[in-house]
Amino acid sequence: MDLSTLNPQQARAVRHGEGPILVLAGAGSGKTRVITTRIAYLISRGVAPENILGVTFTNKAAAEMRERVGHVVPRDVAKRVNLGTFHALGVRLLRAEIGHLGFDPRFTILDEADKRRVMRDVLKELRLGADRSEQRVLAIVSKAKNARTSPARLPEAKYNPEMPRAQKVFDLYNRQLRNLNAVDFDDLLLLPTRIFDERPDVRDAYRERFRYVLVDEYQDTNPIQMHLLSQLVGPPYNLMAVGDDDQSIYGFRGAVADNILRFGDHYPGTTVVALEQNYRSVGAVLDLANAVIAKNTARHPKRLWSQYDSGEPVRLVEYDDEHAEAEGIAELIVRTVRDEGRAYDAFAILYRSNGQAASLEEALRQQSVPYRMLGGQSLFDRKEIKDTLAYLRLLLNSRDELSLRRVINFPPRGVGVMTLSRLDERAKEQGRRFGDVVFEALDEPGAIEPKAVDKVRELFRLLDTARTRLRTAPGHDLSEIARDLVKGLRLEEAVRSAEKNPNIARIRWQGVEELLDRLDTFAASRSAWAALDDYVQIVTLDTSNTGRERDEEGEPRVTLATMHSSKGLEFPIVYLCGLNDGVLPHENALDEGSSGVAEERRLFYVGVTRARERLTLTRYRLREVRGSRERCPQSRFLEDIPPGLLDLSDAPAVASAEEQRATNAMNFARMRALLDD
DNA sequence: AGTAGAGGCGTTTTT
DNA sequence: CGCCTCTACT
Repeated sequence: MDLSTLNPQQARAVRHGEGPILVLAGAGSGKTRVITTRIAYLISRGVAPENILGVTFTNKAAAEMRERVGHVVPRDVAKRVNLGTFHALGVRLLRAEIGHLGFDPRFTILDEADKRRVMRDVLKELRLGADRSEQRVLAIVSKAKNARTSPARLPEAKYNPEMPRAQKVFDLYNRQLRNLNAVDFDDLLLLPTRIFDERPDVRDAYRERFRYVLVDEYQDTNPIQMHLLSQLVGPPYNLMAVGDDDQSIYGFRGAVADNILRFGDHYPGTTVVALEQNYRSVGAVLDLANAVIAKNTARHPKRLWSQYDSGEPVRLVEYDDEHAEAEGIAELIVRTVRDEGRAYDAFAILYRSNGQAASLEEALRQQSVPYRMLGGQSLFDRKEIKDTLAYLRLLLNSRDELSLRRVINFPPRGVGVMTLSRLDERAKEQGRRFGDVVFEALDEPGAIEPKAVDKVRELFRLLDTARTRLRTAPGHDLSEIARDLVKGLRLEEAVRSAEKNPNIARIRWQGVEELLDRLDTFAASRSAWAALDDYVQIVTLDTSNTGRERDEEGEPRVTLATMHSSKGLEFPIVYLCGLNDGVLPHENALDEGSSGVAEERRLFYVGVTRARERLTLTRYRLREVRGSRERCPQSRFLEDIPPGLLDLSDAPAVASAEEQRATNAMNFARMRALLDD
């Protein structure tokens, strides 16, 4: 196999034999290339593709990996390699093995909204949280699951006045999920580890299967993921971990950057390879990146270098406010496209939080700049889409109570809250399933509003018919089955009449059509049931499914993305906006103290290192906070940059952030005094 | 049972 | 400022 295009460090990593290896890969140092080449190398050495497992964190990364493996080995061979996200791997393991825990393998994966509803009911049941504190409680639950601990042991739970009975809430929530035959996102990782803990024989079967494991973005692993990996990898520990501690930006999700720093402790005899040569960015960008990250302590010291020219200096531009900033960036893009003949897809605008996207979108639209947005709100956040999806879920899992509840009265069937709570009561009393109770109540006079009975019967009948067809039909009938169901339900009429504005109604229905269209792409050569199962799974797992992404082909577009979702990508020209204290670093992170600030700094570093040729940083003076505007100091990170690394000609000197903070505090105190009088 | 209006809440990042 | 929820009304 030809490895001559790799640098010596890359080649060493690729050629590594058996045993654990850690690849410390700086930004832009060709880590994806190392992983894909190693997969090809292993195959060339006689390892069966089925025995290789490549794990990533995001669906985007998994897709790219698959694509690139397809370039280095024949297509049909590439297909046999196991590639996917941690969560997709979890689903696969659970579909096969969840029986060991007493779940039905047709379990449902809860999305964010479902989860909230379950937790809401739990809090109500325990007579806790009269207000809507369920997301805070859920955050604690999620943290506990990710840390493989009980919530009672989390300091957050102990000191959180909203959650005096953390353990009880946690237990009831989990019990509730089991009743629903449902799992949440964290369970996709947690439950497999539980199965492997209880059944070493099952675990060993997978060890046998996944002889070589490669993990991308290892710095983002949290304790469950670590544990799952150590279960999956047995002697001689053929695990390749690739990552960069400087790009650890998922601490909020339980990631422990320490995992990568201490990989060698965990796997004695680890080979360590460091990739520091950057193949992406010009010198000016790298110098800035190095300067930014150097302020963080507790890191593997490293310094990116490159053979490229220094390029243009990185510019800092100041605007009046967020809107002026958005317009300014849009203008700069338009001008660059016009004067330099660049295509729109050469540009990316990156920001800290999704809220910042609004004014950018507005400005780009106004100046007719085509754009696409990564992440952000998904097509699947819309009510009518969720309703349709709930029907599809119901086909796969008739025990899916949440979906049944969601759609039992949409389209309206005359089943109101009164009826619903009566049925609920009965289900709880008799300890039976909601769906079964509903089904039986149909034959019982008075249990359900007479007007509603026929309609609910019709609902069950339609579901049954579709289910029967689904079980026997081939994959390419799936879309037709779904369409027949939707037609029978009169869903279109319901969706359209729920919206007064006819234009919006049309758009809403179009979304549903689009969802049904996508079913066709899942036809493949398998049963309709399997195809639908796959579809629903991918839809719940891939939150980056935006409506627009589909027509991404064709016209080149500017990319809008959060710094988080930009990780792993690169663009010739990058704008990092909102470099203001409270925005980046985010004010919530500031409350978390120095570790919070350090993570924000890494986030800044990730943003900077996305740029290949040209980088512009922007900040603004005035921030709008719920209507009123106030002065907003520049990001403290800008103050750490040595003079000379930034072109400041469009950024008037400002009072230091320290002084500005002091002024703000003084104004605040003065106002307080006025109010007190 | 379904709808319209008025409060109340809250706003990081993602699989 | 905008979204969602609860409540009172038809």
